[in-house]
Amino acid sequence: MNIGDAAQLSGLPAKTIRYYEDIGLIEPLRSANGYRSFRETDLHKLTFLGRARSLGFTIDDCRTLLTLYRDRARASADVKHVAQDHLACIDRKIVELTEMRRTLSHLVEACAGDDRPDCPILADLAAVVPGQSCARQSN
Amino acid sequence: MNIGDAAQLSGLPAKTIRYYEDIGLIEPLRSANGYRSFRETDLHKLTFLGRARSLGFTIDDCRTLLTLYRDRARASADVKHVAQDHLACIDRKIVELTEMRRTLSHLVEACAGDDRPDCPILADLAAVVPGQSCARQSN
DNA sequence: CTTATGCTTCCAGTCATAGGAAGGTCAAGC
DNA sequence: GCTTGACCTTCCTATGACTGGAAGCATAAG
Repeated sequence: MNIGDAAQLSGLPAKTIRYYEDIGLIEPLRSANGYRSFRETDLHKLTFLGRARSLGFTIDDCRTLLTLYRDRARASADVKHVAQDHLACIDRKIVELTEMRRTLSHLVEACAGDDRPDCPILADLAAVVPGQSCARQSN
Repeated sequence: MNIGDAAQLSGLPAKTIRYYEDIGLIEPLRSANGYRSFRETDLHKLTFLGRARSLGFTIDDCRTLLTLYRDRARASADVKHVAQDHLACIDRKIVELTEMRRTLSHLVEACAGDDRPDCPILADLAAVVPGQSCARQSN
């Protein structure tokens, strides 16, 4: 199976698949003509990766999960641990975004949104908040 | 005022401040020795930027907001528009994350988390979902 | 005079790809 | 046999928003 089919079936762009090979997540065979040749197991891994990425796992998480997946003697506790860590991370992000949303929606509501030059949004953004040293984001 | 003080007062790393000058968000003066010299207005802008960034506005949003901020004849409607767009974007992210959280927490709950090799998390990640062509994320 | 801190510029790296150029391969149609 | 077009290859560059580090001045304290 060539990369095009693998892309179609896994739902990942060909570019991404090549990248995943580059960083050692998959190791497809090569045909005589130099084309990548994907086996069932490769496709399986790609689908796994696509799903894990769409759930927000980092590439590094994926590497760990793939190793655990291949390891028949793994403990499910290990996997659960990775997943729980990620869940906690998601929760933090949700809290952060909700906080952001609340602040911003207050500002939007307070803004008349007409032609007058006064704007509470800008006024607030410009206000020097005294103790905001930990307001920075991890992004 | 040198960059160190500006960093301290604005809460932004010096590196970030230099970067902001690089991309034209601020234009501090220069002392005779070549050091950047920050005025009140520069500090004001930096604080503005730090606050806007921590609310999740992109650098491009910040550029727009700074322009609107300097322009005394601006319409608050313009600002409101930028803010509302961003609010919608935040809402989308929250929905996405909540969805993710729900799926993942189901998986975590279903996982025994012991020494047995069976793990529903891995099983689900490996499962080929039939019509998942739009599962990919914008990141 | 030394030491230490602070400032400068410039170059490279991060993450997870995406875009595109230059060129080889393959199947179909004429 | 030849052309066309789709598909594949590698390699290089760009993204966003910084961060890290090296090499080299400037300045203050002891």
